[in-house]
Amino acid sequence: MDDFKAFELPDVACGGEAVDPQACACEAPRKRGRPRAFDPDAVLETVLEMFWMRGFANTSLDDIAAATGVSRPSLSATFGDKEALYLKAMERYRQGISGQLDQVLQCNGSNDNLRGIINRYFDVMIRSYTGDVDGESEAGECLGCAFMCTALNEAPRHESIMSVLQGTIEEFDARFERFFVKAQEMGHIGSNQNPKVMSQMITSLTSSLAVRARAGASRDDLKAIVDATTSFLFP
Amino acid sequence: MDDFKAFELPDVACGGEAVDPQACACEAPRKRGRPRAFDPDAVLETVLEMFWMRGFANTSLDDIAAATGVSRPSLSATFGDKEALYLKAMERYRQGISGQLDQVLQCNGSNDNLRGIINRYFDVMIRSYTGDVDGESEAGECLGCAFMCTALNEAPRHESIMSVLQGTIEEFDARFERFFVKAQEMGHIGSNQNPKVMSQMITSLTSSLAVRARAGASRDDLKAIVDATTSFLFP
DNA sequence: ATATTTTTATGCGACATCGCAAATAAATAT
DNA sequence: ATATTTATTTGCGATGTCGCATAAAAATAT
Repeated sequence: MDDFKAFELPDVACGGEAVDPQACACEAPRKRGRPRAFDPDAVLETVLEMFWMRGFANTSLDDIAAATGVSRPSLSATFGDKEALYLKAMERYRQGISGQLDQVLQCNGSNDNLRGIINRYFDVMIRSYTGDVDGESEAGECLGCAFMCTALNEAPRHESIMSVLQGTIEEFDARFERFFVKAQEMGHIGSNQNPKVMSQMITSLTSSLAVRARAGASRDDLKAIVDATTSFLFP
Repeated sequence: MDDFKAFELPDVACGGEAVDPQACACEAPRKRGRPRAFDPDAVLETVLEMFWMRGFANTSLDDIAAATGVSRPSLSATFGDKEALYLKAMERYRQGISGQLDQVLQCNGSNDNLRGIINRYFDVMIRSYTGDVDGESEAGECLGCAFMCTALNEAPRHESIMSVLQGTIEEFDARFERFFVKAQEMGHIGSNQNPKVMSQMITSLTSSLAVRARAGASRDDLKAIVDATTSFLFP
Protein backbone atom coordinates (compact mmCIF):
# COMPACT_ATOMS: atom_id res chain seq x y z
CA MET A 1 0.00 0.00 0.00
CA ASP A 2 2.75 2.44 0.86
CA ASP A 3 4.52 3.99 -2.01
CA PHE A 4 7.27 1.66 -2.94
CA LYS A 5 8.05 2.56 -6.50
CA ALA A 6 11.57 3.24 -5.36
CA PHE A 7 11.96 -0.48 -5.12
CA GLU A 8 10.94 -1.37 -8.61
CA LEU A 9 13.64 -3.46 -10.16
CA PRO A 10 15.76 -1.74 -12.75
CA ASP A 11 16.16 -3.54 -16.02
CA VAL A 12 19.08 -5.60 -14.94
CA ALA A 13 20.04 -8.77 -16.71
CA CYS A 14 17.44 -11.44 -16.10
CA GLY A 15 14.89 -8.75 -15.31
CA GLY A 16 12.95 -8.61 -18.58
CA GLU A 17 9.93 -10.75 -19.39
CA ALA A 18 11.71 -13.26 -21.55
CA VAL A 19 15.33 -13.65 -20.71
CA ASP A 20 18.05 -14.20 -23.22
CA PRO A 21 19.01 -17.85 -22.68
CA GLN A 22 22.70 -17.04 -22.38
CA ALA A 23 22.25 -13.83 -20.39
CA CYS A 24 22.34 -15.38 -16.97
CA ALA A 25 25.95 -16.31 -17.25
CA CYS A 26 25.52 -19.29 -15.04
CA GLU A 27 27.80 -21.93 -16.51
CA ALA A 28 25.19 -24.64 -15.95
CA PRO A 29 24.00 -26.03 -19.32
CA ARG A 30 20.55 -24.50 -18.88
CA LYS A 31 17.82 -26.27 -17.04
CA ARG A 32 14.82 -27.68 -18.64
CA GLY A 33 11.50 -25.90 -18.09
CA ARG A 34 10.57 -22.31 -18.49
CA PRO A 35 13.38 -20.05 -17.35
CA ARG A 36 12.98 -17.64 -14.50
CA ALA A 37 12.03 -14.14 -15.54
CA PHE A 38 13.78 -12.48 -12.59
CA ASP A 39 17.12 -12.49 -10.84
CA PRO A 40 16.71 -14.02 -7.37
CA ASP A 41 19.67 -12.07 -6.07
CA ALA A 42 18.21 -8.75 -7.17
CA VAL A 43 14.94 -9.73 -5.56
CA LEU A 44 16.68 -10.58 -2.31
CA GLU A 45 18.39 -7.20 -2.35
CA THR A 46 15.06 -5.43 -2.72
CA VAL A 47 13.48 -7.63 -0.10
CA LEU A 48 16.33 -6.88 2.29
CA GLU A 49 15.81 -3.17 1.91
CA MET A 50 12.09 -3.50 2.49
CA PHE A 51 12.49 -5.55 5.65
CA TRP A 52 15.26 -3.21 6.75
CA MET A 53 13.06 -0.14 6.46
CA ARG A 54 9.75 -1.53 7.58
CA GLY A 55 10.46 -4.60 9.63
CA PHE A 56 9.32 -8.15 9.12
CA ALA A 57 5.71 -7.90 10.20
CA ASN A 58 5.11 -4.61 8.43
CA THR A 59 6.25 -5.95 5.09
CA SER A 60 3.65 -8.05 3.34
CA LEU A 61 4.25 -10.48 0.56
CA ASP A 62 1.94 -8.35 -1.53
CA ASP A 63 4.22 -5.37 -0.96
CA ILE A 64 7.20 -7.43 -1.96
CA ALA A 65 5.47 -8.77 -5.03
CA ALA A 66 4.52 -5.26 -6.09
CA ALA A 67 8.00 -3.85 -5.46
CA THR A 68 9.87 -6.63 -7.23
CA GLY A 69 7.38 -7.37 -9.98
CA VAL A 70 7.47 -11.03 -8.98
CA SER A 71 4.14 -12.59 -8.15
CA ARG A 72 3.51 -14.19 -4.80
CA PRO A 73 3.34 -17.73 -6.12
CA SER A 74 6.69 -17.22 -7.85
CA LEU A 75 8.18 -15.83 -4.67
CA SER A 76 7.02 -18.75 -2.63
CA ALA A 77 8.16 -21.24 -5.25
CA THR A 78 11.62 -19.70 -5.28
CA PHE A 79 12.20 -18.74 -1.68
CA GLY A 80 9.57 -20.51 0.40
CA ASP A 81 7.30 -18.71 2.80
CA LYS A 82 7.78 -15.27 4.27
CA GLU A 83 10.06 -16.41 7.05
CA ALA A 84 12.31 -18.32 4.66
CA LEU A 85 12.46 -15.31 2.37
CA TYR A 86 13.45 -13.13 5.30
CA LEU A 87 16.15 -15.53 6.37
CA LYS A 88 17.59 -15.71 2.85
CA ALA A 89 17.64 -11.92 2.58
CA MET A 90 19.37 -11.64 5.94
CA GLU A 91 21.88 -14.31 5.06
CA ARG A 92 22.81 -12.28 2.00
CA TYR A 93 23.15 -9.22 4.19
CA ARG A 94 25.31 -11.07 6.69
CA GLN A 95 27.58 -12.36 3.97
CA GLY A 96 27.95 -8.89 2.51
CA ILE A 97 29.12 -7.45 5.81
CA SER A 98 31.19 -10.48 6.62
CA GLY A 99 33.03 -10.25 3.32
CA GLN A 100 33.93 -6.64 3.95
CA LEU A 101 35.18 -7.45 7.43
CA ASP A 102 37.37 -10.24 6.11
CA GLN A 103 39.17 -7.66 4.03
CA VAL A 104 39.47 -5.06 6.74
CA LEU A 105 40.20 -7.05 9.84
CA GLN A 106 43.65 -8.36 9.13
CA CYS A 107 46.75 -7.50 11.02
CA ASN A 108 49.33 -9.04 8.75
CA GLY A 109 51.63 -6.26 7.68
CA SER A 110 53.76 -5.49 10.70
CA ASN A 111 53.49 -1.78 9.94
CA ASP A 112 49.75 -1.91 10.45
CA ASN A 113 48.82 -0.29 13.65
CA LEU A 114 45.90 -1.64 15.58
CA ARG A 115 44.05 1.61 15.91
CA GLY A 116 44.15 2.07 12.15
CA ILE A 117 42.66 -1.34 11.55
CA ILE A 118 39.92 -0.79 14.09
CA ASN A 119 39.13 2.59 12.59
CA ARG A 120 38.83 1.01 9.16
CA TYR A 121 36.50 -1.57 10.65
CA PHE A 122 34.28 1.11 12.11
CA ASP A 123 34.34 3.00 8.83
CA VAL A 124 32.84 -0.03 7.16
CA MET A 125 30.16 -0.40 9.78
CA ILE A 126 29.32 3.27 9.90
CA ARG A 127 28.93 3.42 6.15
CA SER A 128 26.62 0.47 6.28
CA TYR A 129 24.62 1.86 9.19
CA THR A 130 24.15 5.29 7.68
CA GLY A 131 22.62 4.29 4.41
CA ASP A 132 25.45 3.23 2.23
CA VAL A 133 24.71 0.68 -0.44
CA ASP A 134 27.50 -0.07 -2.90
CA GLY A 135 29.43 3.09 -2.30
CA GLU A 136 27.03 6.00 -2.47
CA SER A 137 24.40 6.90 0.06
CA GLU A 138 20.85 6.86 -1.20
CA ALA A 139 17.50 8.51 -0.89
CA GLY A 140 14.99 6.27 0.88
CA GLU A 141 17.70 5.26 3.28
CA CYS A 142 18.08 2.07 5.19
CA LEU A 143 19.48 3.05 8.55
CA GLY A 144 21.06 1.01 11.29
CA CYS A 145 21.66 -2.71 11.18
CA ALA A 146 19.10 -4.53 9.07
CA PHE A 147 19.31 -7.57 11.24
CA MET A 148 19.26 -5.94 14.65
CA CYS A 149 16.38 -3.69 13.70
CA THR A 150 14.23 -6.59 12.63
CA ALA A 151 15.45 -9.69 14.43
CA LEU A 152 15.30 -8.24 17.93
CA ASN A 153 11.63 -7.67 17.28
CA GLU A 154 10.85 -11.10 15.92
CA ALA A 155 13.21 -13.38 17.78
CA PRO A 156 10.80 -14.57 20.47
CA ARG A 157 8.21 -15.50 17.87
CA HIS A 158 10.46 -17.32 15.45
CA GLU A 159 12.81 -20.04 16.56
CA SER A 160 14.81 -19.73 13.36
CA ILE A 161 15.33 -15.99 13.68
CA MET A 162 16.34 -16.39 17.29
CA SER A 163 18.95 -18.93 16.36
CA VAL A 164 20.36 -16.79 13.56
CA LEU A 165 20.52 -13.93 16.03
CA GLN A 166 22.50 -16.04 18.47
CA GLY A 167 24.73 -17.25 15.68
CA THR A 168 25.45 -13.73 14.48
CA ILE A 169 26.41 -12.56 17.95
CA GLU A 170 28.68 -15.54 18.41
CA GLU A 171 30.25 -14.99 15.02
CA PHE A 172 31.07 -11.39 15.86
CA ASP A 173 32.45 -12.31 19.25
CA ALA A 174 34.57 -15.07 17.83
CA ARG A 175 35.85 -12.91 15.01
CA PHE A 176 37.11 -10.21 17.33
CA GLU A 177 38.48 -12.54 19.93
CA ARG A 178 40.54 -14.26 17.24
CA PHE A 179 41.62 -10.88 15.96
CA PHE A 180 42.79 -9.58 19.31
CA VAL A 181 44.47 -12.80 20.29
CA LYS A 182 46.46 -12.61 17.11
CA ALA A 183 47.10 -8.92 17.62
CA GLN A 184 48.45 -9.70 21.04
CA GLU A 185 50.67 -12.45 19.69
CA MET A 186 52.08 -9.94 17.23
CA GLY A 187 52.73 -7.48 20.00
CA HIS A 188 50.17 -4.89 19.00
CA ILE A 189 48.67 -4.90 22.44
CA GLY A 190 50.40 -5.54 25.70
CA SER A 191 50.32 -8.93 27.37
CA ASN A 192 48.57 -7.32 30.32
CA GLN A 193 45.57 -6.56 28.12
CA ASN A 194 42.71 -9.01 27.79
CA PRO A 195 41.68 -9.87 24.22
CA LYS A 196 38.23 -10.84 25.37
CA VAL A 197 37.65 -7.48 26.99
CA MET A 198 38.93 -5.64 23.94
CA SER A 199 36.61 -7.69 21.83
CA GLN A 200 33.66 -6.84 24.06
CA MET A 201 34.47 -3.15 23.81
CA ILE A 202 34.41 -3.30 20.04
CA THR A 203 31.23 -5.31 19.72
CA SER A 204 29.49 -3.14 22.29
CA LEU A 205 30.43 0.03 20.50
CA THR A 206 29.25 -1.55 17.27
CA SER A 207 25.80 -2.27 18.61
CA SER A 208 25.63 1.23 20.00
CA LEU A 209 26.44 2.67 16.59
CA ALA A 210 23.72 0.61 15.01
CA VAL A 211 21.17 1.93 17.46
CA ARG A 212 22.27 5.53 17.10
CA ALA A 213 22.28 5.31 13.33
CA ARG A 214 18.74 4.02 13.33
CA ALA A 215 17.76 7.04 15.38
CA GLY A 216 19.24 9.27 12.71
CA ALA A 217 22.75 10.00 13.97
CA SER A 218 24.92 11.32 11.18
CA ARG A 219 28.04 9.72 9.86
CA ASP A 220 30.09 12.41 11.58
CA ASP A 221 28.31 11.89 14.89
CA LEU A 222 29.25 8.25 14.79
CA LYS A 223 32.79 8.90 13.67
CA ALA A 224 33.25 11.25 16.61
CA ILE A 225 32.12 8.57 19.02
CA VAL A 226 34.39 6.01 17.46
CA ASP A 227 37.38 8.33 17.48
CA ALA A 228 36.91 9.19 21.11
CA THR A 229 36.68 5.55 22.07
CA THR A 230 39.51 4.23 19.96
CA SER A 231 41.87 6.97 21.08
CA PHE A 232 41.08 5.91 24.62
CA LEU A 233 41.49 2.19 23.94
CA PHE A 234 44.54 2.46 21.68
CA PRO A 235 46.41 5.54 22.84
CA MET B 1 -5.06 -15.82 18.31
CA ASP B 2 -1.97 -16.79 20.21
CA ASP B 3 -2.40 -18.10 23.68
CA PHE B 4 -2.24 -15.14 25.96
CA LYS B 5 -4.01 -16.26 29.07
CA ALA B 6 -0.87 -15.45 30.98
CA PHE B 7 -1.74 -11.84 30.49
CA GLU B 8 -5.18 -11.91 31.98
CA LEU B 9 -5.44 -9.27 34.61
CA PRO B 10 -5.47 -10.49 38.17
CA ASP B 11 -8.23 -9.18 40.37
CA VAL B 12 -6.43 -6.11 41.49
CA ALA B 13 -8.18 -3.12 42.88
CA CYS B 14 -10.18 -1.39 40.18
CA GLY B 15 -10.22 -4.61 38.21
CA GLY B 16 -13.65 -5.90 39.06
CA GLU B 17 -16.80 -5.10 37.12
CA ALA B 18 -18.13 -2.42 39.40
CA VAL B 19 -15.51 -0.64 41.37
CA ASP B 20 -15.89 0.50 44.91
CA PRO B 21 -16.12 4.29 44.61
CA GLN B 22 -13.43 4.85 47.22
CA ALA B 23 -11.18 2.00 46.14
CA CYS B 24 -9.15 3.94 43.61
CA ALA B 25 -7.52 6.04 46.24
CA CYS B 26 -7.19 8.97 43.94
CA GLU B 27 -7.81 11.99 46.10
CA ALA B 28 -9.91 13.61 43.39
CA PRO B 29 -13.53 13.91 44.54
CA ARG B 30 -14.75 11.38 42.00
CA LYS B 31 -15.62 12.28 38.47
CA ARG B 32 -19.04 12.38 37.14
CA GLY B 33 -20.06 9.67 34.71
CA ARG B 34 -19.77 5.92 34.91
CA PRO B 35 -16.51 4.93 36.54
CA ARG B 36 -13.91 2.97 34.72
CA ALA B 37 -14.02 -0.75 35.31
CA PHE B 38 -10.28 -1.25 34.88
CA ASP B 39 -7.03 0.20 36.11
CA PRO B 40 -5.31 2.01 33.24
CA ASP B 41 -1.93 1.44 34.83
CA ALA B 42 -2.43 -2.30 35.07
CA VAL B 43 -3.55 -2.32 31.45
CA LEU B 44 -0.46 -0.41 30.41
CA GLU B 45 1.68 -2.93 32.25
CA THR B 46 0.07 -5.80 30.35
CA VAL B 47 0.28 -3.91 27.09
CA LEU B 48 3.95 -3.23 27.69
CA GLU B 49 4.67 -6.90 28.17
CA MET B 50 2.77 -7.82 25.04
CA PHE B 51 4.58 -5.29 22.87
CA TRP B 52 7.84 -6.31 24.52
CA MET B 53 7.41 -9.95 23.62
CA ARG B 54 5.78 -9.67 20.25
CA GLY B 55 6.61 -6.24 18.89
CA PHE B 56 4.31 -3.46 17.84
CA ALA B 57 3.06 -4.79 14.54
CA ASN B 58 2.56 -8.33 15.81
CA THR B 59 0.35 -7.22 18.66
CA SER B 60 -3.19 -6.48 17.60
CA LEU B 61 -5.69 -4.45 19.53
CA ASP B 62 -7.86 -7.55 19.58
CA ASP B 63 -5.04 -9.41 21.34
CA ILE B 64 -4.73 -6.61 23.84
CA ALA B 65 -8.45 -6.45 24.41
CA ALA B 66 -8.54 -10.19 25.00
CA ALA B 67 -5.55 -10.15 27.33
CA THR B 68 -6.68 -7.22 29.42
CA GLY B 69 -10.40 -7.83 29.33
CA VAL B 70 -10.90 -4.28 28.12
CA SER B 71 -12.80 -3.87 24.89
CA ARG B 72 -11.28 -2.10 21.93
CA PRO B 73 -13.57 0.93 22.11
CA SER B 74 -12.68 1.37 25.78
CA LEU B 75 -9.02 1.09 24.96
CA SER B 76 -9.23 3.68 22.28
CA ALA B 77 -11.33 5.99 24.44
CA THR B 78 -8.78 5.77 27.23
CA PHE B 79 -5.48 5.64 25.39
CA GLY B 80 -6.16 6.68 21.81
CA ASP B 81 -5.12 4.60 18.85
CA LYS B 82 -2.59 1.81 18.79
CA GLU B 83 0.39 4.09 18.40
CA ALA B 84 -0.68 6.28 21.31
CA LEU B 85 -1.21 3.20 23.44
CA TYR B 86 2.25 1.98 22.57
CA LEU B 87 3.80 5.33 23.43
CA LYS B 88 2.03 5.45 26.78
CA ALA B 89 3.17 1.94 27.63
CA MET B 90 6.74 2.80 26.69
CA GLU B 91 6.65 6.00 28.67
CA ARG B 92 5.68 3.98 31.70
CA TYR B 93 8.54 1.62 31.01
CA ARG B 94 11.00 4.47 30.61
CA GLN B 95 9.89 6.03 33.86
CA GLY B 96 10.26 2.73 35.67
CA ILE B 97 13.85 2.34 34.55
CA SER B 98 14.60 5.99 35.04
CA GLY B 99 13.37 5.89 38.60
CA GLN B 100 15.61 2.96 39.42
CA LEU B 101 18.60 4.70 37.89
CA ASP B 102 17.97 7.83 39.90
CA GLN B 103 18.40 5.75 43.01
CA VAL B 104 21.44 3.88 41.84
CA LEU B 105 23.44 6.49 39.99
CA GLN B 106 24.50 8.78 42.75
CA CYS B 107 28.00 9.38 43.91
CA ASN B 108 27.33 11.38 47.02
CA GLY B 109 28.86 9.51 49.89
CA SER B 110 32.58 9.99 49.54
CA ASN B 111 33.19 6.36 50.44
CA ASP B 112 31.31 5.22 47.35
CA ASN B 113 33.65 3.89 44.79
CA LEU B 114 32.88 4.41 41.18
CA ARG B 115 33.15 0.81 40.14
CA GLY B 116 30.63 -0.17 42.78
CA ILE B 117 28.12 2.35 41.55
CA ILE B 118 28.55 1.28 37.96
CA ASN B 119 28.17 -2.33 38.91
CA ARG B 120 24.96 -1.53 40.73
CA TYR B 121 23.76 0.24 37.63
CA PHE B 122 24.45 -2.78 35.47
CA ASP B 123 22.77 -5.02 38.01
CA VAL B 124 19.60 -3.02 37.54
CA MET B 125 19.81 -3.19 33.77
CA ILE B 126 20.67 -6.87 33.68
CA ARG B 127 17.77 -7.72 35.93
CA SER B 128 15.48 -5.80 33.68
CA TYR B 129 16.91 -7.33 30.52
CA THR B 130 16.72 -10.90 31.73
CA GLY B 131 13.09 -11.02 32.63
CA ASP B 132 12.83 -9.42 35.99
CA VAL B 133 9.57 -7.72 36.86
CA ASP B 134 9.22 -6.46 40.42
CA GLY B 135 11.89 -8.65 41.91
CA GLU B 136 11.30 -12.17 40.75
CA SER B 137 11.90 -13.52 37.29
CA GLU B 138 8.89 -14.94 35.54
CA ALA B 139 7.69 -17.58 33.16
CA GLY B 140 6.73 -16.07 29.81
CA GLU B 141 9.70 -13.82 29.99
CA CYS B 142 10.19 -10.45 28.46
CA LEU B 143 13.81 -10.32 27.39
CA GLY B 144 16.03 -7.45 26.37
CA CYS B 145 15.01 -3.82 26.30
CA ALA B 146 11.31 -3.37 25.55
CA PHE B 147 11.96 -0.14 23.78
CA MET B 148 14.98 -1.13 21.72
CA CYS B 149 13.36 -4.36 20.61
CA THR B 150 10.32 -2.62 19.30
CA ALA B 151 11.25 0.97 18.49
CA LEU B 152 14.21 0.12 16.27
CA ASN B 153 11.77 -1.80 14.15
CA GLU B 154 9.12 0.87 13.92
CA ALA B 155 11.08 4.11 14.04
CA PRO B 156 11.18 4.79 10.29
CA ARG B 157 7.44 4.32 9.98
CA HIS B 158 6.38 6.42 12.95
CA GLU B 159 7.62 9.92 13.47
CA SER B 160 6.59 9.84 17.11
CA ILE B 161 8.44 6.63 17.89
CA MET B 162 11.53 7.93 16.15
CA SER B 163 11.50 11.03 18.26
CA VAL B 164 11.04 9.11 21.50
CA LEU B 165 13.94 6.92 20.43
CA GLN B 166 16.15 9.94 19.90
CA GLY B 167 15.00 11.39 23.19
CA THR B 168 15.78 8.21 25.07
CA ILE B 169 19.27 8.02 23.66
CA GLU B 170 19.91 11.65 24.53
CA GLU B 171 18.56 11.14 28.00
CA PHE B 172 20.91 8.24 28.62
CA ASP B 173 23.88 10.11 27.23
CA ALA B 174 23.13 13.18 29.28
CA ARG B 175 22.59 11.19 32.43
CA PHE B 176 25.95 9.50 32.23
CA GLU B 177 27.84 12.56 31.15
CA ARG B 178 26.50 14.42 34.14
CA PHE B 179 27.38 11.49 36.32
CA PHE B 180 30.96 11.23 35.15
CA VAL B 181 31.54 14.96 35.21
CA LYS B 182 30.46 14.98 38.81
CA ALA B 183 32.50 11.87 39.52
CA GLN B 184 35.52 13.61 38.11
CA GLU B 185 34.87 16.71 40.18
CA MET B 186 34.78 14.50 43.24
CA GLY B 187 38.04 12.90 42.26
CA HIS B 188 36.71 9.44 41.48
CA ILE B 189 38.34 9.49 38.09
CA GLY B 190 41.52 11.24 37.10
CA SER B 191 41.49 14.58 35.37
CA ASN B 192 43.17 12.95 32.39
CA GLN B 193 40.05 10.85 31.81
CA ASN B 194 37.29 12.05 29.54
CA PRO B 195 33.78 11.91 31.02
CA LYS B 196 32.23 11.77 27.58
CA VAL B 197 34.25 8.73 26.63
CA MET B 198 33.44 6.99 29.89
CA SER B 199 29.82 7.73 29.27
CA GLN B 200 30.00 6.26 25.78
CA MET B 201 31.57 3.10 27.11
CA ILE B 202 28.75 2.60 29.57
CA THR B 203 25.94 3.30 27.14
CA SER B 204 27.55 1.09 24.51
CA LEU B 205 27.90 -1.78 26.89
CA THR B 206 24.31 -1.26 27.93
CA SER B 207 23.00 -1.59 24.41
CA SER B 208 25.13 -4.65 23.92
CA LEU B 209 23.64 -6.25 27.02
CA ALA B 210 20.16 -5.55 25.76
CA VAL B 211 20.89 -7.28 22.48
CA ARG B 212 22.54 -10.27 24.11
CA ALA B 213 19.73 -10.66 26.60
CA ARG B 214 17.19 -10.70 23.80
CA ALA B 215 19.17 -13.51 22.22
CA GLY B 216 18.86 -15.47 25.44
CA ALA B 217 22.11 -14.73 27.26
CA SER B 218 21.80 -15.62 30.92
CA ARG B 219 22.15 -13.26 33.82
CA ASP B 220 25.53 -14.76 34.58
CA ASP B 221 26.72 -14.38 31.00
CA LEU B 222 25.93 -10.70 31.17
CA LYS B 223 27.43 -10.25 34.60
CA ALA B 224 30.66 -11.77 33.36
CA ILE B 225 30.81 -9.32 30.48
CA VAL B 226 30.11 -6.41 32.77
CA ASP B 227 32.70 -7.50 35.32
CA ALA B 228 35.38 -7.87 32.69
CA THR B 229 34.67 -4.45 31.29
CA THR B 230 34.33 -2.57 34.55
CA SER B 231 37.50 -4.07 35.95
CA PHE B 232 39.24 -2.80 32.86
CA LEU B 233 37.69 0.66 33.02
CA PHE B 234 37.92 1.11 36.78
CA PRO B 235 40.95 -0.87 37.87
C1' DA C 1 5.65 -31.95 -33.64
C1' DT C 2 4.53 -33.72 -29.14
C1' DA C 3 5.46 -34.54 -24.42
C1' DT C 4 7.62 -33.00 -20.28
C1' DT C 5 9.20 -29.75 -17.10
C1' DT C 6 9.45 -25.52 -14.83
C1' DT C 7 7.84 -20.94 -14.12
C1' DT C 8 4.21 -17.49 -14.23
C1' DA C 9 -0.59 -15.55 -13.97
C1' DT C 10 -5.06 -15.24 -11.93
C1' DG C 11 -8.00 -15.64 -8.45
C1' DC C 12 -10.43 -17.62 -4.51
C1' DG C 13 -11.31 -18.40 0.58
C1' DA C 14 -10.54 -17.86 5.29
C1' DC C 15 -9.21 -15.01 8.56
C1' DA C 16 -7.14 -10.82 10.92
C1' DT C 17 -7.18 -6.03 11.79
C1' DC C 18 -8.66 -1.46 12.53
C1' DG C 19 -11.75 2.39 13.07
C1' DC C 20 -16.23 3.74 13.86
C1' DA C 21 -21.20 4.01 15.02
C1' DA C 22 -25.17 2.98 17.79
C1' DA C 23 -27.21 1.14 21.82
C1' DT C 24 -26.76 0.07 26.69
C1' DA C 25 -25.16 0.71 31.52
C1' DA C 26 -23.63 3.07 35.71
C1' DA C 27 -22.34 6.76 38.06
C1' DT C 28 -23.12 12.02 39.68
C1' DA C 29 -25.65 16.70 39.49
C1' DT C 30 -29.87 19.16 40.13
C1' DA D 1 -36.70 11.22 40.13
C1' DT D 2 -34.72 12.99 36.04
C1' DA D 3 -31.05 14.69 33.31
C1' DT D 4 -26.31 14.53 32.29
C1' DT D 5 -22.05 12.55 31.82
C1' DT D 6 -18.86 8.99 31.07
C1' DA D 7 -17.86 3.87 30.11
C1' DT D 8 -18.98 -0.25 28.10
C1' DT D 9 -21.03 -3.52 24.83
C1' DT D 10 -22.05 -5.14 20.38
C1' DG D 11 -21.36 -5.35 15.83
C1' DC D 12 -20.55 -3.72 11.03
C1' DG D 13 -17.60 -2.53 6.87
C1' DA D 14 -13.43 -1.89 4.43
C1' DT D 15 -9.17 -3.47 3.79
C1' DG D 16 -5.04 -6.32 4.35
C1' DT D 17 -2.83 -10.84 4.47
C1' DC D 18 -1.52 -15.43 3.53
C1' DG D 19 -1.64 -19.94 1.50
C1' DC D 20 -3.26 -22.64 -2.04
C1' DA D 21 -5.25 -24.41 -6.32
C1' DT D 22 -5.80 -24.18 -11.13
C1' DA D 23 -4.81 -22.64 -15.72
C1' DA D 24 -1.61 -20.61 -19.00
C1' DA D 25 3.07 -19.86 -20.86
C1' DA D 26 7.84 -20.85 -22.23
C1' DA D 27 11.51 -23.47 -22.41
C1' DT D 28 13.95 -28.35 -23.38
C1' DA D 29 13.84 -33.54 -24.48
C1' DT D 30 12.56 -37.14 -27.65
